[in-house]
Amino acid sequence: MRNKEVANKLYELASLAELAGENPFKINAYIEAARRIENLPIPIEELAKEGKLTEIKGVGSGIAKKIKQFLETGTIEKLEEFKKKVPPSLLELEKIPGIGPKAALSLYKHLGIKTVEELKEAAEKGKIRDLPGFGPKKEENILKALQGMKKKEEKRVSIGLALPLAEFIKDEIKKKAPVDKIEICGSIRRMKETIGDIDILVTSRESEKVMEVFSNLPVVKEVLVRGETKTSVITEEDIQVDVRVVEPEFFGAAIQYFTGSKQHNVKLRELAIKKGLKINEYGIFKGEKRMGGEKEEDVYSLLGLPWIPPEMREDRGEIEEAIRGELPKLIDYKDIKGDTHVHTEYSDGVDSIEKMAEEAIKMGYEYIVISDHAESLGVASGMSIKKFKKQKKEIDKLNEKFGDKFRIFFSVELNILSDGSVDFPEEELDIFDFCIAGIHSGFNQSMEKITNRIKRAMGIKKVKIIAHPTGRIIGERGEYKVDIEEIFKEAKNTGVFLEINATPSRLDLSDLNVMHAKSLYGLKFTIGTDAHAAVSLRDMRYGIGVARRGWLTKEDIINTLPLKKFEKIMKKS
DNA sequence: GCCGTTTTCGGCCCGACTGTTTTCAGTCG
Ligand SMILES: Nc1nc2c(ncn2[C@H]2C[C@H](O)[C@@H](COP(=O)(O)OP(=O)(O)OP(=O)(O)O)O2)c(=O)[nH]1
Ligand SMILES: [Mg+2]
Ligand SMILES: [Mg+2]
Ligand SMILES: [Zn+2]
Repeated sequence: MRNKEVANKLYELASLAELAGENPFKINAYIEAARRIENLPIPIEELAKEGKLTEIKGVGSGIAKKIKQFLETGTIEKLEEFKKKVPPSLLELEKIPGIGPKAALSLYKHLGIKTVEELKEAAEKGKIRDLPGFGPKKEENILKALQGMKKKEEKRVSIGLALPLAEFIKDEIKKKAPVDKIEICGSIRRMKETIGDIDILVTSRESEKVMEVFSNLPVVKEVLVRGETKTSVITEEDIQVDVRVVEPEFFGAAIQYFTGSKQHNVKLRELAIKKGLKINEYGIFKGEKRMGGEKEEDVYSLLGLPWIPPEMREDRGEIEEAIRGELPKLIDYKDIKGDTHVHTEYSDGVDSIEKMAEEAIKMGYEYIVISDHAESLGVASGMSIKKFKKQKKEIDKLNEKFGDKFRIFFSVELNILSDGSVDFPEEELDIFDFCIAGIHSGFNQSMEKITNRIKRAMGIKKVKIIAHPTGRIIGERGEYKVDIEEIFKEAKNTGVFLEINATPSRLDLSDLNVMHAKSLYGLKFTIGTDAHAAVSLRDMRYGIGVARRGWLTKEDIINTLPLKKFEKIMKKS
């Protein structure tokens, strides 16, 4: 599947076109096409072969030709032309805050600056300030940025890091400033797996005081911009935080705006125009008249749409579905009845079985699946059958104690070994209620090998769940080479469930994975936290976020089932 | 460069902040 590759090429084309001063709408068309291709569930090569490229939204004859060119020759003529016109290294300059395509080009045209090093030298010599459109302030800002190595590099962080920090900052502001309402917005509210920055909306009649408090929070390392309604800072953790303050009556329109995504907002605003309306962060207007905007729902209802859940707001077709009145009823954060992937101190977890169970009960669960590592995973204190038997005794005892109020399922996280076998022979697996299997070694094998390993494991009777099917660790390593399409097919054939691993550094399967697996194969999934400590059971929300972003309903997730039904399905042979 | 269920041409979201400017362009959200 070369979709990502093609999309990146189009993004590159867009950046260079922008630098070269192309028509902004054309640039937007490149970006829009790239975005659509990224979201595509099927390989673009196949569409190209069948001459169906223009069936992709945002791809017309011009871009289709470029895609074909790229697939056949590895590059695009137009892109090479741009590269001759403007040095691609200028894109590096755009990573400095405050420098965009216009400034980068001007630096090149007037001073011949092509690289960050050359820029630094020129700034130090005071050459920048005399350029048209530049001045002493801009020169100083460039120098400051370069000295602090401050770059707007795509340094996205895991939502597992960003969400708790956002909650902390929100509480701090709430405690110290005259706040009416305060909400976390942006990609965090949409539960995206990685977060570019933290966005917080505040309603207050005293924006000056709110900004003063926010700018002076102890976590704030530096204030980037400070205005009456918008302030941006960098925290000690080097994460940007944007705070937007509006008066209380604008809350609805403002939270709609600040939640995004950008593409969703643009689509919505275009729809408004077609209906003779205008949307901004202050409301939805007909001429001068404000028709609504106190509540978020207003913005949608005045367009004749139902409220769209934030996790769906990615312009992946949700507005069209809303127009048709066919939005799915997403799984709710309260629908989960149990956690299907949990470790204890028996292997590499830190808490006891009982402690994990008690925490699960606190969360309102009816059951939990204990799935410690099997012996081949030495680094994670993988266990022998003998040790599992001992663990079973403890679980039996606890189950007796809990009675019918709560159930601990006895499972194991088997390792899918290099040849596709697992730690124990099949007959030994009968002690478990059911088994989970996952790849923890041999990541570098060929796609065919890895795919076959997983398929073989799926053929084992007791195996009911494949853990973290793609093996990616966000920000660390990509997916191992696996034909995920094949795995989806096999899951459909065998009835084995694929996991949404809710550990924030995994989130595997991903939102797009499950969206495609459901729409193409009708698959259902389990959500498991892979918790190694009681507190990590709370990671469930990230897994549910993935499911919601993948448009899944309660019925698509097995562990929304009450205990008896869950048991019946998982123990079915 | 793409799009259209009244358009195949004329639109393509809209506003805040900064630094430059003397009325606004560029950058960013
Ligand atoms: N209408 C409109 N809204 C925008 C635009 N850019 C950003 N927004 C809104 C929607 C975004 O979700 C919100 C916050 O902007 P961010 O740049 O922080 O983006 P977001 O949080 O979605 O993603 P991120 O993870 O931070 O990269 O502001 C824009 O160009 N037009
Ligand atoms: Mg953001
Ligand atoms: Mg932001
Ligand atoms: Zn695990």
